[in-house]
Amino acid sequence: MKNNIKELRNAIKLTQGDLAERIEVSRQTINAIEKGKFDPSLPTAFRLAAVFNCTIEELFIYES
Amino acid sequence: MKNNIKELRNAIKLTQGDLAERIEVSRQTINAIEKGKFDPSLPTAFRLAAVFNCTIEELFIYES
DNA sequence: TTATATTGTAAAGTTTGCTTTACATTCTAA
DNA sequence: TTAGAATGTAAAGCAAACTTTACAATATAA
Repeated sequence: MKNNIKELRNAIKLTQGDLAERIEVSRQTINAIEKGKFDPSLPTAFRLAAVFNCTIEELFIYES
Repeated sequence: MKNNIKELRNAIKLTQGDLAERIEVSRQTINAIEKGKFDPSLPTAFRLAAVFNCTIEELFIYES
């Protein structure tokens, strides 16, 4: 699953570390999600969408 | 995290087994999600929303 | 009432999301 | 150009999502 986190994060000038702190995950988790190494859990996806003030559907691109 | 799966599933007259087949998870997984035993993965949440023709935000109620 | 469908639940095992620690690489500003 | 900030990545370990098998409980229909 792809996502727009890196772009949106840069748009509001947050580092991976900042974002990690905000949603209470590790910096490595943010890095891994941005790089597509794994998908976030549903709660983590909700918190990410909240930071960027968008929907989960806007943030993640699901491909069956 | 709570959800409206059971209601929406009954509304379109699907059994837990039917729904499980449709999104390619086990029946026990559907049961566990409906009963709130655990949250689905993000891909599973996307597939569920697709079945009910709604958004993830409409299907799941996130409480911080 | 009885058969059958549906739902609930349990145990054991696999995979994946996430952590911590640690270090290497790439930016960016002085 | 060099220091420090930001990012990338790896390994070991834990917890949660999900599987299969199996059986018990509850609906529903004949």
